[in-house]
Amino acid sequence: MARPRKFDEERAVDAALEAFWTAGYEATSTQDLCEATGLGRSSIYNAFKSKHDLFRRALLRYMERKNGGIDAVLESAMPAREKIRALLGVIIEEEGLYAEDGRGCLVVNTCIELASRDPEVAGVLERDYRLRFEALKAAIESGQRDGDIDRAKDAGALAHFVIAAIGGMRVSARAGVGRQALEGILRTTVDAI
Amino acid sequence: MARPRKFDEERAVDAALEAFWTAGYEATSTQDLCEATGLGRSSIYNAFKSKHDLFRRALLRYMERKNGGIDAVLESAMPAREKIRALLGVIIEEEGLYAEDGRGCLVVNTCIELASRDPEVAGVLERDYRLRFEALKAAIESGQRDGDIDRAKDAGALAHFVIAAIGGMRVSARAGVGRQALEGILRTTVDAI
DNA sequence: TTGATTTTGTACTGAGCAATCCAAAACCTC
DNA sequence: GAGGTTTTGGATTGCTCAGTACAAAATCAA
Repeated sequence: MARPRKFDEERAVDAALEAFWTAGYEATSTQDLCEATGLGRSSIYNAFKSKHDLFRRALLRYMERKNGGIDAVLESAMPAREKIRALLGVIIEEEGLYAEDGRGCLVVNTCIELASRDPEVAGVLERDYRLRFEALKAAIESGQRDGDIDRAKDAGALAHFVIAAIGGMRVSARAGVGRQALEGILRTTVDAI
Repeated sequence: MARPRKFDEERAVDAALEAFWTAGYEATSTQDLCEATGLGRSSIYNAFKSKHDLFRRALLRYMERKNGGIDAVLESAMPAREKIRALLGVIIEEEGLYAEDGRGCLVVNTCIELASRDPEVAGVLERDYRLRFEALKAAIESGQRDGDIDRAKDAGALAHFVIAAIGGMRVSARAGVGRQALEGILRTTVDAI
């Protein structure tokens, strides 16, 4: 019927994700997106409604990927406390590289950069938070049934606490806190559960 | 000798701070700064080297103000644990208003928006972190001497932990977490000390 | 009052921005 | 192939950006 598309839309979203992740939403120009994806402006605007729409797609893709990794840990056979230790450990691995390339977590970055002035993005972030919260809460409740975590504690409160600890470690890493201190935060956090 | 300045430089920095705090560095245009300060472009560029320089001044001013408040709490007569509870409580008061005006904390916002690509700002943020860390650590050590906080714990690690909790609560608030959940995070954090 | 000096308002610069337009190219069905 | 349809590249639009140029205004010392 018509001329077929020469590129894979999903690959384009992946490439755009890399660009947005590295520089943030505002600081990534449509020109940057052309270079990152290898596409012309027309192709991008033909496939996606706007820079904002492409960002939304890239953010969703990031969440999909990252939550996949989180779920893999949470659904593993480890004791609940070890699962959480592993999740926090990943943050240190990622954030410990700040001095070199360091782009942090796109979700945290977007919470700060966009959430307050972009209701659509804020909605995506809220939904993603809820997903992570429920998964973490379920893992904690499972740990409580196993006796790995104190049953008297509120699993929901602990889940919020762990998510906050992750965000806090990411912010602190950007403020220049080093690996050793991050590991101290990890230990204190796990001990609190 | 010459025509005197018609405005107070410090008031201009304060006004610029409000603008940067509300919209962030990139999203605040020099035009916005003119409107916020009530000055013409020439006056701004005559008094400050650049938008970046004005931002640095505004950021320093914000830190000065905020750290004043923190120090007031830390130097009060409360037990150490209560001091920390009070500090975290302030975050909830500030972040609880996100739905309405919500601009969060300029330091956290700047850590995420600028630290990774602006070495000068990163340096300012690191210095500020160190200041807050030392003040908090001293308060915790004092609490340990009073018997309010377990002496076996590492005061430095606890200080890093509390700062991370603050950053994490701010990020979570932006992800849509409500007041009740934030209060749960506060309780869990204080219990961990 | 004069002259040196600084501040201020206005207009401007060149660059970069997101997004659009349009015609040529590419493909599928018939 | 031909006709219909979509993709693609390149030029372009209108706008906003940070920063500058310049002359008029304001002040003070003399």
